[in-house]
Amino acid sequence: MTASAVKSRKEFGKTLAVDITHRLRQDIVACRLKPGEPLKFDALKLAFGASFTTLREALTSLTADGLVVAEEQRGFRVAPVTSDDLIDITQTRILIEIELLSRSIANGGDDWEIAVMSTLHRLGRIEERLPGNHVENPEWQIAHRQFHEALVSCGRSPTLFGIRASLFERAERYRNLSAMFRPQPRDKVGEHRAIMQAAIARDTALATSLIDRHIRSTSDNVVKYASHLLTES
Amino acid sequence: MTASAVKSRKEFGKTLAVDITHRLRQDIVACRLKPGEPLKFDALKLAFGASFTTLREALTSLTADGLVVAEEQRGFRVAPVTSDDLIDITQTRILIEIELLSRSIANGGDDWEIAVMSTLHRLGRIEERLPGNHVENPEWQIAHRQFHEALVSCGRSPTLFGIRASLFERAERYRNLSAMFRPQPRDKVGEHRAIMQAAIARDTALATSLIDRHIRSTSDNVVKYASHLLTES
DNA sequence: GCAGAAGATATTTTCGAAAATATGTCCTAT
DNA sequence: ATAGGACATATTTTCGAAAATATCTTCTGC
Repeated sequence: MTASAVKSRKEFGKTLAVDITHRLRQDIVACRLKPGEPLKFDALKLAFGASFTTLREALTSLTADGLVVAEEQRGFRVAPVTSDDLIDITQTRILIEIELLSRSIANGGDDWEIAVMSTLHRLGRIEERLPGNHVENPEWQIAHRQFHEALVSCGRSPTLFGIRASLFERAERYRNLSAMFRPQPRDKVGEHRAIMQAAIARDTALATSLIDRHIRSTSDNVVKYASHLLTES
Repeated sequence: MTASAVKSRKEFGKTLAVDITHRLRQDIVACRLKPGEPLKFDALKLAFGASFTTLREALTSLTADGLVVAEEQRGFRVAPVTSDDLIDITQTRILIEIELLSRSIANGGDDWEIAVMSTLHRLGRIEERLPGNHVENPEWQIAHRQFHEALVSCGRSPTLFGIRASLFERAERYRNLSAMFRPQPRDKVGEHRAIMQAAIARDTALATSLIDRHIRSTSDNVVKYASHLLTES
């Protein structure tokens, strides 16, 4: 159990339970808490400095997100990683992302175009500034996420946004899992620019097919370099 | 607060918290707990006979399901019903249902065809036996749900199944809301048979377009007879 | 030697009290 | 009269102890 130690309280939310939910979530996504690892209350109490009840509430939230699994009367574990799960997440992400991108292209106005272009521009600047492996850099990760969020931002569906965010986190955990074994990240600069151009040009068919390939190739990369970490065939 | 009184414990799950989650969920879906109603711990304690902590865990689960909303430091409320929300749920359901049905048609074998036909047959028998308004009858509701589940049962995506189940419940709450004001249910017998036939015939385009209309018309019916109950335009 | 019971230990689950926070009421100053 | 502050009340949130359950260990009978 090498979780994030007791930081300043109430960093994310007003209540302690919400705060701990976020910190636990980050620890799981970053694989500081390993897939399949049992989450025992004694250890969590020590690591997070909260009581049974508060931790239980946090774990219940994360169970709904698919990052934690609960076996009744037998406690909680970090959700295991399997190739079936990765495939399922990837296919579902593609479905949702294509839908939201299509709607965004249909709905988006000037502000949307500006948001897409400027988030991509920022991403490019960061890539110029940073050497080789940006993927591990938090600044790059944030800018990358913001670009993809800008693309779908006019999807007009709170439900789909919620699903998308949850799937994104689950996928990110797999990405972090393979990061340690990945030699060099493939160059995504061209991919991102192509997606942006297709979106701005309102070429829905092209934009969605590029997004499809973009997500799929990320997933393939995980399988390629982390397959030995995935249980089940 | 006219919630389901203290029934036999542990009806649904091994732990009390899971049990109460299910009972609260049913009360909310059935609109025995009204949309927007504050969920105060004192009242819930009385109605469900559980402690703060246990109730809090249940409410946290339901918040993730979109049936309860939480305002930090200000407690929980039953999620409000709005026409925007209904539209969002409906469109998302159609997206997910079409995807799962397409996959089922592609993957389903003999067992799937048999399951689809037999669940529809059972539904027909129940409709023959019952007079006029079957929609309120629990037996019909179960058979109806099982038919639609059979249709998508070979979708091979735990993630999509989870999303589907959650959306189904949220939609069912809206349906129950309009049930009290609906004169007579439109005849769905023909619709169901047509969907079954298209599915068995592996006509994906037809089957998905029928499902699309099926879900959409149910939603339209809610708007028609319960619009005065929905806040927000 | 081994299956199964009985007891001991570890862990989760539930509870009700205490702390923290929000809400409502009353009073005062302008 | 009314805005703002101070107190009182209502409600949520958090805690650690107690109860319930599971897991491990040991012992007995065959």
